Amino acid sequence: MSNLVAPRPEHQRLIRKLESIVDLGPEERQVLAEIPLTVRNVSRDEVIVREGDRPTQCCLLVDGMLCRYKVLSTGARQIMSFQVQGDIPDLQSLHLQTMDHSLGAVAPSRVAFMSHVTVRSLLRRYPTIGDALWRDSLIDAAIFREWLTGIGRRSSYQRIAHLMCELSFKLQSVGAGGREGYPFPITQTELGDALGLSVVHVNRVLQDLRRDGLIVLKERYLTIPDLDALMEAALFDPAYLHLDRPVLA
Amino acid sequence: MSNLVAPRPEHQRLIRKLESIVDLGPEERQVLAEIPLTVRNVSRDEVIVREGDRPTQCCLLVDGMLCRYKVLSTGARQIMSFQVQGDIPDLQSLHLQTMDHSLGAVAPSRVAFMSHVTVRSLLRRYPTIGDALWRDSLIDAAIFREWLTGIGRRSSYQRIAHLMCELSFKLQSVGAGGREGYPFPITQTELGDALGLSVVHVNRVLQDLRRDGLIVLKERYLTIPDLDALMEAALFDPAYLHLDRPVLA
DNA sequence: CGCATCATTGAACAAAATCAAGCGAGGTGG
DNA sequence: CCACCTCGCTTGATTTTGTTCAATGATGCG
Repeated sequence: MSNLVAPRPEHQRLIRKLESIVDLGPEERQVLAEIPLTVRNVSRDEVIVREGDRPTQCCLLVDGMLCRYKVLSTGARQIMSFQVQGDIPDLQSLHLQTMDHSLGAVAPSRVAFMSHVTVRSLLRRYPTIGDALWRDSLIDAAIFREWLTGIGRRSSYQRIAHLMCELSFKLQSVGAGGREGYPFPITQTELGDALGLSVVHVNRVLQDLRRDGLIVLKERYLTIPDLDALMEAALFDPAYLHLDRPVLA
Repeated sequence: MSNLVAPRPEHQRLIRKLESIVDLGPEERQVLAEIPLTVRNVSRDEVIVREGDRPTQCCLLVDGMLCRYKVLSTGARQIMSFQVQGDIPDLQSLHLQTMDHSLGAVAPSRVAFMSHVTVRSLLRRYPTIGDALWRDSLIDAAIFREWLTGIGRRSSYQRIAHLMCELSFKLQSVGAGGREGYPFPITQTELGDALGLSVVHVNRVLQDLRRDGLIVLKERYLTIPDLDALMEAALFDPAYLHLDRPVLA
């Protein structure tokens, strides 16, 4: 049996994340605490994985913020997710050889890589961890569905408010605060690329949100004076994040 | 050993689908051919699973067409996918207790239900089948990402053309033809709800597509005179469907 | 200091929604 | 059997939403 040293921060992030999804036993926690991780710092706008790549490892976000995006042949960019600490944005590369989108840093970040080989052997030996990861990728898909709904059918005002609520809940679920506000490195251009809006329009809607007292956004920090009010404005219902625990099979 | 009778059509659909994703061994094929299925016919517009439900079984589409959708509190509907034969649209219910969207029939359809218990025991005993299903749910997510990109950044003309290309490829991948055209039960209202457009606008864009000779759409049947031309108009690249085979782990 | 990035503003324009109405096919009840 | 009703499709007119173009601050950094 290995020494029960306190897991390093990057392992802590991983464990915390998986515990937000399923219940882990002590042995599983221990194994996760010892998984080989290669840690790296990335600067803002750095691309971590590129569309077309065939990764042999998965990327765990330890700190900072990442986003996934596609660039169309027209030059237009669509951001399809923002990732927070604990997220494994390219988990799908475990089963899908070729990246159909890119992964980049929206803020200076710290990421940790786990090789596919390691992860695969892990989830063969510990089915609970396998279930957690599968479940996580399904929640990922649920978030895409919600974004789809937002871009398709919500007003730009609701869309922006909705995104802010979502990030608040995601941060809360991994115990990183976020109820009263959180660091918000996303530029207005990026908001537009995520929500299918032009920068100009994003700017104007942000001003509306400020005017209505729903948000305070300055110096890369978002303050939410009243989350319930913001949720109401956004028609935000966190059900799609599936924060409830799964039933045991 | 059980008799090697030819699998019934509904089992055939399932096997064909999984074989479009991974390579199956004879034993796996045999097990799949014997999985207990409860077959049911559903009529158009019938709801099969409702948002908020907690299913205990998964739904395999044998024939027809289904769609997944959400209805917002404003009454607006967003369709987030169309399913073709072989698809298992609520596979995610295996790991996510509560449905975050509904599943309904866009055409009179034939569906087969497999209990979660059965599926879970199957994928414990046959990891390849488990991998196939996980991979399928990841491709599902990849399609959401592509839709997201479409609604966010593609013109309405491209969006409609793109959807038509996607269905063509999905049908081809399970050996159901579709290159020159296919049954197209989707109404213009539904197209609008899927692509974030109004019916009126869908109607006008369809006329543009017809005028440009890219499609012939009448009597619920879509004819594609030149798929390559349509793909070009849609800026369609099938990479996101991940039709290539996975590397063996 | 000079350059780059981000935020902001105004004005003109375009895309698509909304409103309103009519048409035709299929299904149904009297 | 046919009048009637509904649903899906189509068209025109109008309005809204959001884009594009253009320019100006503000901030930060080498």
